Amino acid sequence: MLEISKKLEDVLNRALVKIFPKEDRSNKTSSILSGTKLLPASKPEFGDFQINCALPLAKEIKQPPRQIAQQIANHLQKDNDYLQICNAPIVAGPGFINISINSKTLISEIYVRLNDERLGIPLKEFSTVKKEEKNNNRVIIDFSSPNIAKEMHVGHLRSTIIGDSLARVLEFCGYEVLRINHVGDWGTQFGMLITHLKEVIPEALYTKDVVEISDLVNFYRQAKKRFDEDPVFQNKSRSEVVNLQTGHQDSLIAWQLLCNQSRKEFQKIYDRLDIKLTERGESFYNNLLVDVINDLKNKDLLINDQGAQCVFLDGFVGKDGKPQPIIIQKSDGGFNYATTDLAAIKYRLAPPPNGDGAVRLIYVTDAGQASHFFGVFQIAKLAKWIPIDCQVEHVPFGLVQGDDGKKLKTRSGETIRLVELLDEAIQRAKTDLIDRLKTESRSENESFINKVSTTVGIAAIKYADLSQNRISNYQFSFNKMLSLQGNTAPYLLYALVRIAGISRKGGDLNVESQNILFNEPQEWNLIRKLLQLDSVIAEVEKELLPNRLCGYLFELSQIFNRFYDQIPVLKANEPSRTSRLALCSITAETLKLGMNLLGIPTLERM
RNA sequence: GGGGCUGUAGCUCAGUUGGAUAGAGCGACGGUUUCCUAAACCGUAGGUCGUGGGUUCAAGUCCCGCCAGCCCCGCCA
Repeated sequence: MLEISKKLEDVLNRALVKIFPKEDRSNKTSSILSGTKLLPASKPEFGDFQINCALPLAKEIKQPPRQIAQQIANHLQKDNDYLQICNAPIVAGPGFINISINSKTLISEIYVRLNDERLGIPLKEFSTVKKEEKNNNRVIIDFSSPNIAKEMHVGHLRSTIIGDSLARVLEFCGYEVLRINHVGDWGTQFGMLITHLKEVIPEALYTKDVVEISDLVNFYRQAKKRFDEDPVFQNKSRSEVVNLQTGHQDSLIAWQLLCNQSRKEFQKIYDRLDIKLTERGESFYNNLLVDVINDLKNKDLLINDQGAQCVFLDGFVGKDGKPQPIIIQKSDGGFNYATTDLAAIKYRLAPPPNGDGAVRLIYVTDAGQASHFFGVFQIAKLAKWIPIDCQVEHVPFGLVQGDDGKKLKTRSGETIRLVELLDEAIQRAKTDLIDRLKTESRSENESFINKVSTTVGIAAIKYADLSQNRISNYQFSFNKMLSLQGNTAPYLLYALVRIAGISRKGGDLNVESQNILFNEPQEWNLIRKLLQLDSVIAEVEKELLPNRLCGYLFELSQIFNRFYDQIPVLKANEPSRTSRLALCSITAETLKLGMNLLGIPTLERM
């Protein structure tokens, strides 16, 4: 309904100019009127849109608000564009104007969506002014980012799922999205890993693919244990770090081996989750770090503090009340994560071929890193690496908590592996399904059961995460996410299954009739909800909050279920039968598109 | 000490630039099936929006104070 609301806004502005000529407006009046917009109705019974400006105007121009509202309403009614789209405006309450779209317009909107893959949602338009020098629709989303030689755990869950969904939404809108996996593939921990590898599996360095480090986590633990306990090992590890950084052949081979092994493990998870990422780890920025230091130095931003190269920012104060530095280069000459992040910002925004030339950078990491990113963004701004028309934003999310409200851990207090989480969700979905088949005396083959439980399990995990406002902490519960009632993946999937059922029983969802007609309130409710899709997607694109899309899909499913329950489709007479099939068809397409944007697969039967 | 996030029904959470009687779901209680998958639908009960001020015609929403919980704060990422 974005198009319609745009048209109506023009109509509204024309009316306001006529009633309140610009030259007669006081400052306050003009500020009220310039902020005046057509708002979506706060409740369905108020229609589709509302206009509220009569209330703030009342005091300023000393007229009763209802009188002002009536005046605006009268002007709207005289406007031909308005009359084509809407029913007569209604002045309500203390001075609200309620507007509802007429059925002719609603039906023509339904026709538009019937045979449109994008369901009437236009691609975003990008200015092409500087096309040669910049990819002005290129966005980088930095998400997932596990560490090499460690296993993915719950901590990576939210970043991965939320980042993927945001990427899908922006891609659908027309952005060119670079999905960057900023893996931890560099740094001091590789010293001990390489040293350990050389000692335990030395042949790995000289023969290709001879070794599978099947349990990297254990391998990491062993290395860490030796590092903590054995001073000789410690020294070897430290010099190994230097070897690696100076590019010694066998150190690099060992490093590659570890990275490849990890990559394989990560990929298994990404495949199961159907998530695509381009790996570009910390090591990528290694040879750009010196430039970061030099550039900051040239811009007089660096201060030597106790041997470390630091940037001091306003508002950063330490425990003792003294200004607190952000360390860019350690006193031993080494770099840290602020340095890498700065190099990444610089590279991602710089024009090709020496950069990505992106216009929007999005970092999907936990909220704990908020102040780190705030500081790093500040520095990048001071260094003038962020062009005016570019946006750099941190998209934070809260902790994953268990039922007890504490950070999610296993019973023995260990971090939960992501694989186990997925397996358990699928297993539970399977148990539920088998129980259900029994009570319904249905029989299904093994492959059906596996497919459904896998889809439902993964969908449940993703949806549970996405459906919550990402900023607050999120309470993880298998029971809730797999529940067949409420705002859950299974509930949404079921709505789609019902539509597929109608199709199987002879309902042709490929509606081409030009004779569509609606009479029932349940039909109109469904239509109105269907037409909100475009504004919901626009909102997610702007606010980067996938839970808004989830909320919408849930409401749509509820309204559809009500419709399904109360309004016969297949048994209805024409033209109602075809008209209702059209609604089923668009509902199905809307749910599929929405779920797809969340990264969740759907089912025909379950 | 400084900074950030959170606080809404018994529980888990929505709540879009400030708008009409604060919304869902779960749980509780009651009802609906010769009919497209009842994994659904309908109804009832349930609230001092942490707290105290302020701004406004209008505050869950904006501003200030306070309380509680979680997180971050020099050479880890």
